[in-house]
Amino acid sequence: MSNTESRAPDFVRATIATEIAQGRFDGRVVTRFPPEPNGYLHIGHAKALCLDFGAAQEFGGHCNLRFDDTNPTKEETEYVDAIQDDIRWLGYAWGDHLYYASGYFEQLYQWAVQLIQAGKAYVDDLTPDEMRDYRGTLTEPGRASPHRNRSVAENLDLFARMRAGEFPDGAKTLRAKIDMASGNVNLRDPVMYRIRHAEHHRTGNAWCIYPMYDWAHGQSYSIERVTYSLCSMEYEDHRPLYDWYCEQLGIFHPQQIEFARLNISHTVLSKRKLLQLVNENIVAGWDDPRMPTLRGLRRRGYTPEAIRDFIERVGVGKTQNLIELALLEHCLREDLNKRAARVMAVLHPLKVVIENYPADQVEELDAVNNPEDATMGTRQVPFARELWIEQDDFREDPPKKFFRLSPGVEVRLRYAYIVKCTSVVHNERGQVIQVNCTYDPATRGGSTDRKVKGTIHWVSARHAIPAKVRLYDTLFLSPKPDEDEDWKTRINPNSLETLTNCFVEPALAHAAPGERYQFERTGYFYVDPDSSTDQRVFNRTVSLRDSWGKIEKQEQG
RNA sequence: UGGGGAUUGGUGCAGUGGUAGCACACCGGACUUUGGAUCCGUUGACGGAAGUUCGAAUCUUCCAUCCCCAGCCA
Repeated sequence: MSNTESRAPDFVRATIATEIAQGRFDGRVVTRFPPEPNGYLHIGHAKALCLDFGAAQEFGGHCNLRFDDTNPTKEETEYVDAIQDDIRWLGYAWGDHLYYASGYFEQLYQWAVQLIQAGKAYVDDLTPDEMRDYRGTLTEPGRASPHRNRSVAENLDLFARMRAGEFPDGAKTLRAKIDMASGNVNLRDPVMYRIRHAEHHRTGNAWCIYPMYDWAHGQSYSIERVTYSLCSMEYEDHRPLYDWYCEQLGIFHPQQIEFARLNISHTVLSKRKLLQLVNENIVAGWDDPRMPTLRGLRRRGYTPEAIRDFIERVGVGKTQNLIELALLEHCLREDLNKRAARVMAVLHPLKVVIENYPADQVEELDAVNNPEDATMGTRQVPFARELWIEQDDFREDPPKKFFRLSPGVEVRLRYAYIVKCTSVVHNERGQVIQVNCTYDPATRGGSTDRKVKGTIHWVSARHAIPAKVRLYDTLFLSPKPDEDEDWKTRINPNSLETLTNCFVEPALAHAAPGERYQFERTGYFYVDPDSSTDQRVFNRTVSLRDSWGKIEKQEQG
């Protein structure tokens, strides 16, 4: 934590600090987070969330949560609720400052009338195709609509009738009269209102004309007295438009500061693509643990603390970026290492029989719950003659540097005894199905003077609890799926592997959904909401760093 | 051939005229009853060219490359 605290402030915070010190906005700092309720929040939003809420907090101000619900055809209450839930989970609160752009519809309408009266806005009859044509291109100026010079009286009349519902969808628009030749296309008479005879999730059927985002945006800040509007780079081109609206209206306007949005390797973060993954059943839903949504990450077992730490480390800049997934995983492991209770679980079981251990004997052995945190105490783990160990922990013909169990070799069973492999049982296909060992009673608890290179985990077969384990990997094989010709071509066919034949130690009998554990030597696991006392389900949040896997890879060339 | 933004090691972020630093990744080592954690260490960067200056990643000019913008989406 100390390294992040001493870190230089990002340019956004530095700018705010400077301006506030100079007395701008009388020292007030009010930010806002303005989601459109048409989808779920993802980790990209977390960056904005942490900046908006974080900066406000640090400067003694507050952050408004405002839903930009200006398009009734796409928005739903379901999303409004989910978004609030996700923000709370991430650890932020907006107090009484919950707003909706739809709450400003009447004021916005009055301001539109004001612009018409000032000769700064007009009702247009162009079809979408015609409007595109008149708009020109990036290199050629646009042309004036034939309706651009309607009289104020006619515009007032037409606009009132638009509101009254006299025209069908798309028949007319209200446009700002700015500059059809501007190099900034946003200034070529942008649409302010469109006709949509659609029911709005909050205003119902009160309106049939709805403001465009650009028209609602800046003025909403003005109403809320927001001082800093922190948004992504793509809105830099829109800033002159927001400024124009506020200037024409003569109302307060905030300082907009743009920053680069977050990109992470091996994933996609566009609402459109995420929606597609859900709709095409490539994932099981918005909360599928492979999704980069906050709900998905939550179900995967991520902690809010890890996500916030990640966002802090990523920093804030204006350059296009691609953060390596490894950084996110590092933050996760660091957090989980401190808080997750250790436990033993065997994912791919292989039977071990301790030949010289009495068949009816059971010993309760002491095990540490978290070597990083003594206050988490100890527990007892039952040991008996027949055990399960990990298939990977035994090799009949061990490669170099393999420190685990193999014929004639000694290994430590964690917290139990030193055992030596004496023989192996094969099935008719030659596969190892059982390993026989002898144990050294003098090494109870695992202590010994001999040098034993390997320590492996185990579960007593008689006491083991069956479990289902879901192993997750990245959804995409390519680090930059967005750059692939078709972004879906590099989907990872093995992003989910479900193991149904796993055994966990009895301490997990009462593992409750939402709990996190470290399965020693394997990884961190989250008890899925699907889990019950009849069927335990664990999601692998992230694996432990695996230096043996790395060595093995190198040896194989 | 329009407007806007960007360019520091593999990936990010600092550094705003005076020996280029941090994190992650990588590689190597120490330690270890998790091949985990922890600790130590090694590689490795200022897009290019001119100019200003005693001195430039920082200032100037030109060039190159990348990203965004032509929804009645946000």
